[in-house]
Amino acid sequence: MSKQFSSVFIREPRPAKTGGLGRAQIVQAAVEILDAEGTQALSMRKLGAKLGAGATSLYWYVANKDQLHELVLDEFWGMVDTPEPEDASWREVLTTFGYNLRETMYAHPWSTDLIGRIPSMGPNAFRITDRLRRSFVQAGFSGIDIYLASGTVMCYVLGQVIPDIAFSKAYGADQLDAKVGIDEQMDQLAAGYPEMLAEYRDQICMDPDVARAMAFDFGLICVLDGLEARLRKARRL
Amino acid sequence: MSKQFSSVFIREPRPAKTGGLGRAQIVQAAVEILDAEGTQALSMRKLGAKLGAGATSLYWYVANKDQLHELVLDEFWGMVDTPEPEDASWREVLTTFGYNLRETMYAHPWSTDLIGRIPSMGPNAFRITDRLRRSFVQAGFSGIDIYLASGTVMCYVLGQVIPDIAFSKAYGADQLDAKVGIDEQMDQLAAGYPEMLAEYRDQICMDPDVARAMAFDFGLICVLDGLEARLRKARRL
DNA sequence: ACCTGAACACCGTTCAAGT
DNA sequence: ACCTGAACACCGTTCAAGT
Repeated sequence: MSKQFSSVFIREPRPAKTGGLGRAQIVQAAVEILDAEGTQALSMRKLGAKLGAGATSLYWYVANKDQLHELVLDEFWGMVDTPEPEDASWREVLTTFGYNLRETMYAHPWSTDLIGRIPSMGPNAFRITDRLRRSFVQAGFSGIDIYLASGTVMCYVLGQVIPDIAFSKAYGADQLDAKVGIDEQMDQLAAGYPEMLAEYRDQICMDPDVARAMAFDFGLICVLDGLEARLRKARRL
Repeated sequence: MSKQFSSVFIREPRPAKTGGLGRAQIVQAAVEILDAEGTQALSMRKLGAKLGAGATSLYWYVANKDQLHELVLDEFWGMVDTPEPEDASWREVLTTFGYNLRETMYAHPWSTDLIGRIPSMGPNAFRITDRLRRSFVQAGFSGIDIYLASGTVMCYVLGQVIPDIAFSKAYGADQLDAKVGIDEQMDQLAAGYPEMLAEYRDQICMDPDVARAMAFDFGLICVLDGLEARLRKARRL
């Protein structure tokens, strides 16, 4: 808000010549903490300690915590396997990308917090953007539509997964007690919406993972169908 | 992560008989702080001070900060104007809803932080869910598809706006200096992706608000077209 | 060039105590 | 029933100082 934001990626990283810390190790340690304990567990102090360094040593490599987050977020984008456009049809590329992004987000739930707060402007994010772009060029999109189509698929996946992970974080998949509790809570909360409640009950019979996958698939197909419709319309002109 | 989550909405709020605080005033004050200073400025201490009360008085009305966030988030959903399904076609209802949700999010950028961390299970959220549901029933969707279609539109909007607001927060729309800085940074960051950079430059000529609106519109139409295709397919059976 | 420690100005939450 | 103050265990960040 107040301070001028400056991307970590804008200046050369401080080199890690000697046996010093270096960005690579810092990011790796940060990801380990995030994977093990979640977003709020990552503090500069804890990260420093994990690296066997003073808490404030990190400020040599990074201007502030936001920049650390930028590095970690790009590390996340690096984990998302994105097929080369030349190897498959655009629908296949986008479907695979969508599923991979979704999977990587579930595997690293802290990603949602960062995506919602930190711009994705690192090299790994750009690499993905460019692959999607090439895929849409191949499909026949042109001009600004390339960028728009790419954004649409991306947005759909993020919008699907972000709130779902928020929900999972609240009602942790850990305890069985919780699951019992949810149903009771839902009954109480959704009173007054009998149809909604009925649908919720229908869903509950299913494996929740299956239900989520079904919802994701439904929407992804919608988005791709919509893109294909636009492609046909453009070809007809 | 560690603690069992329990929704604020599960138990009756403590009544505000006398001239005490009461949830309504607490939420209102919290929204004022969020609107004025952003997510990270909202602390229990500051909120208490604003209400002329001790910092810890709030814990009488709310178990913890997450529950305060739950209340505030539902207040946000209450701000999203959702048309009654009876008044228009399903495409109109969904388009209007999409645009209104988007607008409300931009007007209250803190919403993205909460949507990414707090489940939306308050009465206002449910009211919206039910209206969308009825709209899709009217459109001709049935069974689980009602829920899936609704989720698809919702997800698209969230996915579009959340990362965009993250970007805006970083490069605050405040200073002119920043805008100059962005271009230079982009040149440096996107080196190696000449086509991407060219597209970025094309976009820069436009008013950024117009560009954003265009991207949003493009995707929303895709999603609705995809839903309509599915509707036609279902009717044919 | 790289790291440290102390210090500053904050946090959320608990809990005994007040009225 | 409602609110308080002190206290606990934390934060991110700055900065002079060390090697």
